[in-house]
Amino acid sequence: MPNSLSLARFLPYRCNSLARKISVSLSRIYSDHFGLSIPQWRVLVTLAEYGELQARQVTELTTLDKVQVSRAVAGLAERSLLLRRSCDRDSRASLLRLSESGLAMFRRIEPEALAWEEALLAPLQARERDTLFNLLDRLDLQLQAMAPTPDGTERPESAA
Amino acid sequence: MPNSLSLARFLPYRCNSLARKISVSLSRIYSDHFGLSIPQWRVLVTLAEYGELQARQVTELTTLDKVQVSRAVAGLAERSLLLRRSCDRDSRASLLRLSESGLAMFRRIEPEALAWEEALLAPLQARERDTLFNLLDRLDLQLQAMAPTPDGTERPESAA
DNA sequence: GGAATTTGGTTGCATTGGAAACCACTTTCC
DNA sequence: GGAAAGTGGTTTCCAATGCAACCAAATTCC
Repeated sequence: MPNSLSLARFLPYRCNSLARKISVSLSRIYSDHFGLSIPQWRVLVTLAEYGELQARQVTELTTLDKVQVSRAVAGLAERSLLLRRSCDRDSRASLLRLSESGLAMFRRIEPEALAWEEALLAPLQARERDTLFNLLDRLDLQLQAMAPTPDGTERPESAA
Repeated sequence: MPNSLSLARFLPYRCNSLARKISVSLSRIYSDHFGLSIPQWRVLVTLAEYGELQARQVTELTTLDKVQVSRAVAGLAERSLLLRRSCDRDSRASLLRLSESGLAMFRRIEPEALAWEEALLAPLQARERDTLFNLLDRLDLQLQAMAPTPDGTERPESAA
């Protein structure tokens, strides 16, 4: 009996290779033209959207771990694209927000990034785009349900 | 005006973070239990599916570059999971195939990997699964159409 | 109030991963 | 036939990444 596992029809592989190609292609915008790494780009977008945040909140919003955020923030601060000020309710933390130049950079990249996304989605009708996002959401959710809990016990089934 | 670019609704981000989570979760099978890296895993699957191939063909089938394939092959050969024999039509190349033990390892991982995939796709109906793969295919295709040609000229539009 | 634990964030170290140089062979073109 | 260009594959070097240890402050628990 031949394999039923074929890489080309194996979802993890398909997702990964697609995501990789997307990243490479998109990074031509923010990396080649603006010298941002992926983590830096995500931090930039997130702060542009939310204003002022703690690093901890940034990690939650970007699916980056705290090391990546720390380094991305350091890199952006180095270039004065981002400002830190101390957080008075917790002196360990600092509050992060974009500087004027950081915001300016975001505003220059944003339309290019959106245009790129639009070009990618061009072959899909509006309904299909919704379907795509819906499917991605549900896979995310299922993945979360499948994840082992830290203590090894299974979480209760969600209501059917 | 607020941003229209929100990370949470930005396809590149969504794809990347989903793919990442999928990889991490799945790698518990082939990495933790069998000590394979992602490239090694892909090479294993590909050779299990196609039999004997040149490294060059493996790169095409796995979306890995030749360096990754070279290293993955070296690692598998080290553990005697894979055999090389010289290719008589081109003495630079060698032909790669799995050893008995490599094939045996694949046969042990395969059902686990398929079961994992099935668990991930469980919330989706058959029709939805088809839709998902169809959408991924079309995005792949569009990405290819968007890619700049090496010489900088644009390729002709495909027939509308 | 103070030891013990947790949390926010950074740093050091070892590994991974990619780009480019490289080697050996093969093909092309005169 | 031989120089030049191209191809299959490996190695080298450097940047990115991840993990674990770490520091400092805050919280918990007696």
